[in-house]
Amino acid sequence: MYVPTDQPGHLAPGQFERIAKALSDPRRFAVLEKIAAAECECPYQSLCAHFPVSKATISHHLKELVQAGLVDSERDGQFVNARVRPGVVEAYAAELIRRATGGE
Amino acid sequence: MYVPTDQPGHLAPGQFERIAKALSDPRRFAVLEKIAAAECECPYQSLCAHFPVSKATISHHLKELVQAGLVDSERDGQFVNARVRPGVVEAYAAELIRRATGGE
DNA sequence: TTAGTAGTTCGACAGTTGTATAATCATCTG
DNA sequence: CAGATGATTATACAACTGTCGAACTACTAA
Repeated sequence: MYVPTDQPGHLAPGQFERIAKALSDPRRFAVLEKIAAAECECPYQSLCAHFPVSKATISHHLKELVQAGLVDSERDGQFVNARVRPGVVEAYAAELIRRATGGE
Repeated sequence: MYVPTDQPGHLAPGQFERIAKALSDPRRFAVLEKIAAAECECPYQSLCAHFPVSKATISHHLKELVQAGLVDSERDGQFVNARVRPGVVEAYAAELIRRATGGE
């Protein structure tokens, strides 16, 4: 699975569109927010416990977030932990302002 | 048509989700970018001329951008001009960083 | 008022997407 | 190994959405 690198301040080609898509679904954004709210790591199971959707749906959303580069997902034995990549969020926000305000 | 107010740094309830949706379609974002690239005002006609889609589609995208509060649309006789609201873009970016990075 | 241009709204359709269930893979433990 | 638990993938489907052509509204000019 392709995951863009975390070069600070720079997004890979096509990543900007991918992030915008990933952020557009309210539930998926809520998942991202929940991951961000966790200190350091967020277990997959706590996500499943927190949202009234199936495990498969959480897994799907997590995959989208990872593919967009917004989240890092790491296996720890049986378990999976997720972590936000703040640099990517900030790079997206910066590029959004630059492109959507005419670069003022 | 409801259009959120432009209180600097603050988004109306539900506006965050609406903006995320509005930004998620590549074509619609390209329209926003084109409006932003124009100096001061962007005529509706130049949007129609610039994108290989029908007038109806441009009108639809413009409506979504206006409803999200990202763009201001103003009639000038027969014509319509669009203008980006930079404060809204910046407020969205700021709230995105705050909510998606745990408020670090 | 009539004709013409600019822009919006309507109705429909194809493609996308969030969701669930079931099957599968991965990992741990006895 | 077998069994159990955690997570992903496969398949299917209902809902949503970007798009268009056509009908309609808004404005201008003759």
